[in-house]
Amino acid sequence: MDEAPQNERISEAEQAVMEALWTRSPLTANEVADAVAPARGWTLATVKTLLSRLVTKQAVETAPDGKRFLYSPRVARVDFAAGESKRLVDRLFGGSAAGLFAHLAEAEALTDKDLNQIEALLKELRK
Amino acid sequence: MDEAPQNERISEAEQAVMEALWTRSPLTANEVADAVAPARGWTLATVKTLLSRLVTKQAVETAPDGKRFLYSPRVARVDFAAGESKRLVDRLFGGSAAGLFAHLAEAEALTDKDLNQIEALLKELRK
DNA sequence: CGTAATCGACTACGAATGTAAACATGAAGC
DNA sequence: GCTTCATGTTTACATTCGTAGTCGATTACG
Repeated sequence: MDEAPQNERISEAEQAVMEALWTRSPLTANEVADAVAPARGWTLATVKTLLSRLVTKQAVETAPDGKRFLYSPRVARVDFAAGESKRLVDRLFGGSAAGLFAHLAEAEALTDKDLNQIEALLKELRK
Repeated sequence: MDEAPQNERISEAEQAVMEALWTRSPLTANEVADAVAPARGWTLATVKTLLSRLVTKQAVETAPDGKRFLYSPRVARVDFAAGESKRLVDRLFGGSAAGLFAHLAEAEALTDKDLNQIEALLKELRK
């Protein structure tokens, strides 16, 4: 099999495009632009460039639809998030998720709401 | 006051240099190179470049020591980690740390050890 | 049919990054 | 004192990223 998973990094600008496709897909280039260009102050040209780079990186796939293309994500958002999270945990906390958590706690980056949710999740996991 | 905190991003290669300085400082350029160059396959020249970029970015400061410089970090590792973590949480989980935690849980990226430590931390925080 | 609108492909270009060599200058040894 | 070594500064160059314009083909409208 040649299920080439995306080795290529997705940049920040590219992620904005992915978000649009993760929200709804397939989309035409124009629809993607409508979704992301205003917020970022991009022109259609910029979105088109990002889309082709994502296709090259195999993060997005295209399906011909008459004259144009329909774009869909090839990598799931969850997988992307997993990769980025792992990357951070490895890079900063020696691979220990608890290290990250401890850090967030110490930096008081955790709201009460966060704590409650985490507590609930923990209980859930312990079942 | 003009405690210019580093606005500039620290790149991945640069972080390797920072790690050396966070471990021990001040260090000479050579000592930094001894600490990081072998693992990354870098030459002394590369380390020197990274050091000066870090000085420009105000992430590292120098103190003259005779003919040469002694380098020390200007940003604490904790602050760097905080920035990067927040960045990730914002970018991927809409600013919710619990979202990150839930994600790690779901991806089974949490070991039992992680869970125990987190539980202990939670208890601590709840005191 | 011919002209205009559309759309992907190609090209552009400056800033940041990774990696490093060349250079200048001062110190240290012979 | 002159040569050599050490060390910071300057310059270099390929790649990626952010941002966008232009071109060529195809479709749609009049």
